[in-house]
Amino acid sequence: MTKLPEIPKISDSEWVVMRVFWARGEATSGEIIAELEDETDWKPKTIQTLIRRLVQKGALDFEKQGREYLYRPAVDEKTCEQAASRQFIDRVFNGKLAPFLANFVEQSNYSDEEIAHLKRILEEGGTPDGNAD
Amino acid sequence: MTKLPEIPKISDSEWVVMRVFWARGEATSGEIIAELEDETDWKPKTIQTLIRRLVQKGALDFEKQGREYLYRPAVDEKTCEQAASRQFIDRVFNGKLAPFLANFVEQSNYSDEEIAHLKRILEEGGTPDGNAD
DNA sequence: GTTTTTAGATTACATCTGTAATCCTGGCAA
DNA sequence: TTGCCAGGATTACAGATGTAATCTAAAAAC
Repeated sequence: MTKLPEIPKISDSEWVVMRVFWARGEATSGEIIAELEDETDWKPKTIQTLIRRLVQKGALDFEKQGREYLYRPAVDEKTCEQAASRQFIDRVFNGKLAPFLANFVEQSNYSDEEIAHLKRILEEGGTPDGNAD
Repeated sequence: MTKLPEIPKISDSEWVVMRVFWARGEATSGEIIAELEDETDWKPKTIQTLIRRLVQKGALDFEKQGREYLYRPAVDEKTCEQAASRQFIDRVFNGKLAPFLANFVEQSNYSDEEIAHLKRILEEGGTPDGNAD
């Protein structure tokens, strides 16, 4: 396969930014700033720095739109999530999902319905369907 | 509650070290070095630095044993794992376990038996029992 | 047109991380 | 007893990260 788009290492703060881009598909920095000033207490310049770094590391792409840029994700969301998940489970749980899951549900207090949904996910091997937490 | 042992933020490399300490209960730096030189390609001095940093951030404790120290975890393993898990799921999956799980099993190719084990974990709300991956 | 905004580029700056090497000192080997 | 070795302390040093401020040029507002 001719496919090595290189999954960039996205930092904590950068994840917050990327999730907005993935949700929107594309956006100007102004739009991202508007959205993130609600959910975070970052200054606009901080958000612009994060965007610029994401461009540098190849996670975002952009195209000139007049005097500003229209940015869009340059890497696939699911691919990044899977890479991050794998790394996390490796790091903290020695690669094993079971201890993670036991730990997490123990601290989470899910309803029967949510548990049922999670079980369905396991049965279906990852096919998304209903929604629960 | 009079309980704020402060969960220290443990870095990637430091997790590797902490897992050895948690598995052993206590150890000298020499023992840790011996064990980690097998699994990693870190130099002894690197491992000592990681141990020292873990002491500084309150993740390890120590007691003089003659001319060297006997170190032991100062924070609870499960507590750290849960904190790290929560932070990870928040960061990457917006706090939702379901998408993480769907994603992870999709990329993992578990056997029916392993899936059954994971389902049992969900049913039992996190009680550990058999072993699978 | 001139001024004001503001997006992007450049610069800042402390802390954390990864990855050690060097220095110092007390035991242990000879 | 004396040199050597190994733990711990100190120092190193570049790159990543969090969190911005300043500079510059062009567009928007008047």
